[in-house]
Amino acid sequence: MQTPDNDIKMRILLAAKKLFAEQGFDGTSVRQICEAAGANVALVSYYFGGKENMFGELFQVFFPNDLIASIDQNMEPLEGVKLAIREITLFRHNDPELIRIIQQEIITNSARIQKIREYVMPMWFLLRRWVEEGRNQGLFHYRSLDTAFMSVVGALLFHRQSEYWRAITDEGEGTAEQLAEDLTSFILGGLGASEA
Amino acid sequence: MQTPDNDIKMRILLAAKKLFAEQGFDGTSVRQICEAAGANVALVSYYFGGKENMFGELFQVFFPNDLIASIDQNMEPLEGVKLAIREITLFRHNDPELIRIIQQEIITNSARIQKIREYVMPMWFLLRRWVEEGRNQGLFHYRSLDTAFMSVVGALLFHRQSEYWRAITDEGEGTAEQLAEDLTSFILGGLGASEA
DNA sequence: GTCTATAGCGAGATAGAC
DNA sequence: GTCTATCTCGCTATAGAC
Repeated sequence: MQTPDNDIKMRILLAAKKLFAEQGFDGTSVRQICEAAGANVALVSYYFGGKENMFGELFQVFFPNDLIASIDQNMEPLEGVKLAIREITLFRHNDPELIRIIQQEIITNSARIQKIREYVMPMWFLLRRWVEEGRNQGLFHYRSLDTAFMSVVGALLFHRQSEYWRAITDEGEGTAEQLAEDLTSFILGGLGASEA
Repeated sequence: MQTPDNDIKMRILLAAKKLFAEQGFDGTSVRQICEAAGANVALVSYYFGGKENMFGELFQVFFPNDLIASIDQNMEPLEGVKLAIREITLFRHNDPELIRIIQQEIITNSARIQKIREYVMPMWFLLRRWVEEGRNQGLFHYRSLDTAFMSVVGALLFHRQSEYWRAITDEGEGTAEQLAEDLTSFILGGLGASEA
């Protein structure tokens, strides 16, 4: 593996990530990706065996699989929730594109959903268990676990990454640390966390 | 206008709404829509003048434009936020498809984004102003308006409408009223609402 | 490894018959 | 209004030259 700029395979993956995030999988053609990457169309077949497989490779390469695998499953609920908020926020700050792709695939019932499940679901399971155990321990106060969990995920994933929100937001993104802090405050409030 | 079942134009729109929600605009072909609607492909051109225009018509017909226009702009912030949560939740409960379409178009920078803006943005402006004024009045407590607002929107829009979440939710949807109540509780908590 | 050329298909749109 | 037939285009994928 060479440096990203010299490695054509990596250049294709980076272009694909960018364009899938902006236009969706179906809205992006292999030709368009290769043009952006300065690569020949035939290389997608050569390196990945087609558009679908290239999509899967994005998660193999860019999703923080090691990080998730290394998380201590027995962490205290409050610490766990805070960790998840922080890690997801930092990850999005460094690589907003992958999160946008994940959102798109979740919202549609795409043919790629199985790939998304494979990589992303472990994180959701962890987060959900922390949200649940936090209530069991009397730390959080909410009625429906499903609704609480989905609201947390919504608040975490949905951000002003698209042009759409430009007309209605005015602060700029701020630092990732600040964002994580603000989100932690919102989500813990939403979960009815006992005052710290 | 006849009853939906007999009105071919309406049958096409209903099929389009369903399929766009499940597969995205680019992932759905006009042929597929017409097959689902039991209509001839040529009718999309005849009635709407093409696929893009048909998309716009969806919002003309199904988006609650009158409801939004009728909202009292000078409502108190707390009441306004509660109203928005309730109306959006009830709307999604009755017609989850349109919300899914809106999410998809927002997340990608699609060519349809201008249409989405035109119909949906007025609601966001109202909601954002209520969130802002609530803080001005000392009712809400958060640091960043942008982050608070986006978190509210995320919690409102992002729900288990897709297959993806089946493996990790177990309560079933419940009534719309219950859902609205739970969401209100989460969001007001997130906004740091003074205890009622 | 990288290219050109092309196969093969399915897309959106519409002319024109009924 | 609704249909069939067809146009034209762009898509993914790949065979085969280099």
